[in-house]
Amino acid sequence: MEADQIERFRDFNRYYTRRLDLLSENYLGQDRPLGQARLLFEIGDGCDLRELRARLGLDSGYLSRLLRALEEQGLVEVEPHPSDGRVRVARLTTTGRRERDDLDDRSRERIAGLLGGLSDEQRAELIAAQARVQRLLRLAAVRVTAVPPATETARECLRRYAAELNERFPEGYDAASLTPAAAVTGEQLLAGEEGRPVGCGLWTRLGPGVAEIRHLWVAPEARGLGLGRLLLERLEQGAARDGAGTVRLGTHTALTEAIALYRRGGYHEIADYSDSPYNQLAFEKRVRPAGTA
Amino acid sequence: MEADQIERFRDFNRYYTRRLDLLSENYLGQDRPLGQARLLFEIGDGCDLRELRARLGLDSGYLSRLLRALEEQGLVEVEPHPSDGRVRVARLTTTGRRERDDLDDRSRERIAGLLGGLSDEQRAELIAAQARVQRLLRLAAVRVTAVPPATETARECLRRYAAELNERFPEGYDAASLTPAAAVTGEQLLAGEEGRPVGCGLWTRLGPGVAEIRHLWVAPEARGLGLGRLLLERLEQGAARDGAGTVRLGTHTALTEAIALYRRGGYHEIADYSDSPYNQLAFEKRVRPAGTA
DNA sequence: CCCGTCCTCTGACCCTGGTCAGAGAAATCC
DNA sequence: GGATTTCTCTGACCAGGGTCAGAGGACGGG
Repeated sequence: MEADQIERFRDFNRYYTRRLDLLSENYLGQDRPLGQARLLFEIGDGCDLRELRARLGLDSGYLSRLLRALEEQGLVEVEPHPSDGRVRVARLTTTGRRERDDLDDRSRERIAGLLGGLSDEQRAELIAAQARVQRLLRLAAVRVTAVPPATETARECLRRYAAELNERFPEGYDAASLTPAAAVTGEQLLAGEEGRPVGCGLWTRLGPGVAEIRHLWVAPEARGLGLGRLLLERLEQGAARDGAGTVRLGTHTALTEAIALYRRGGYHEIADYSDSPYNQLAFEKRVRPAGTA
Repeated sequence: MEADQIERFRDFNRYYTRRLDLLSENYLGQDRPLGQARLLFEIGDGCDLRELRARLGLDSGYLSRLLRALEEQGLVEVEPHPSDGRVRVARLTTTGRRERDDLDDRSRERIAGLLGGLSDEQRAELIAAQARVQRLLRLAAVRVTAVPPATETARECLRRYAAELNERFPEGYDAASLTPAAAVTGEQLLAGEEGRPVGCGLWTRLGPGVAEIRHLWVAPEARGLGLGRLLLERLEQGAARDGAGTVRLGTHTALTEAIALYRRGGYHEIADYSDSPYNQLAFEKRVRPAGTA
């Protein structure tokens, strides 16, 4: 990586945080400490403390004190949970809701003021550029790891994958068609973003020098990041390291984005090679043998 | 402005600050409090306290205590100013410099790790998108205001403008050719970014229904933001409000970016209309009369 | 030379964010 | 029914960031 890129990245961070500081100081710090304000937003329409603690990463003692402060201001009520008396539930009062909406409005106004000097065109350009930054940073945060095929999170990804296919295929999808963990003779990859699983894929040996990629899936919340391409490349590399010179895969005509991904990735259509009823299309790609740069 | 844009802007801010928090916690908070670390960076190669205070926006008592803490750790030395005994100067010791460089390296490494998952291409795309965001935000932060032509900052901009022309014109530029404050029969605009002047421009009445734009200048540190276009538009609007249907301007062949700006802005070349020796090219544009949307 | 100003330092405070240990109520396990 | 676990609350603490008022040395103008 070029040192210049790192420097420019830091420069952007410095500038951006400085500008945002000005923003948040003024909209949140108006009168209320930051912790209380965050809590006000996070409570929403009632939420048990357990969950609040987890979402905001707060110590139980600290949360308790924050809540009491908000209670004294008449913004929040804390009641016992209807079915579990240990748990307590925080709920905004009417004034609490108004206060939160006020904060919200002020924040919006600040931003409108900030972007007000730009033309519509420039604003759209700004938002688009931010989206690109965010997408790339999210992609950079994704960790792709090989896991034992029986791993629970891996199986869960496959279940979500099967459920989605079942919705998208006119004929439905039978989860029994999923490759059983024991049948994965190659590698199962799992993609995680900040600890949450957001995609998977696997390859198995199909014959001498030939591997098959199956069950390539990206969670809806992680689409558009380029994760499909990343997983596909990693799978190909894994198969090639294992000695495969050719990678095959089958797919369904309903999966248009997947088909586009394969074509972009250098796959070409071949005659059907499998007996899966869901493989309406088959693709193949030559991958460079292991050891070649 | 669309509410959707504001929401997306906020969403980006939330995501970005969350990611950066993780970054800075780990690279600065390793052992040293944030205030000390910032100070370590800001001192650089010696700096009087007055300036440090101004740059970091610190209370004098607070700064003093931070410095003492760094002194106790052997990272900083504070000496009286050679020529003014009231002022004191902070300077990093050898270990202080090493410490700062260490922090710096760790920060770089963190970023390299963060961006390591991306391809060269993607990294370049990220940096480019960040640059676009930064440019647009800087542009949004610029305030263009009409000022009395004799305003000191306005005259200073013109002096910098003249100095630059003097460098760029093969024949030099005589600052006496600047339009005197008294001769500005129209409006003088000043562009400021976070309080610092970064550009200027003015228009005067040239005849019935005709105005002339002069001395359009953008400071080097603010180029590439689109500020030239912004100033030009504001000047045209001002002239149009005053009743001008035609705007003229003259320029020098050495000012290639300016010429490109004029052409993009809808100006077309006309025969020379002025007797300024520096106006080697003349342009004209019809502007919509005042009151028309 | 004196007085007001500039600059720094010190001590006294304050609040926010955050941690820790233990008490006590409710639920669950055995 | 008793022991254990789960969850919340309370009190005691702590550090960092930040403000304020005043002391005192150094300068500069008259």
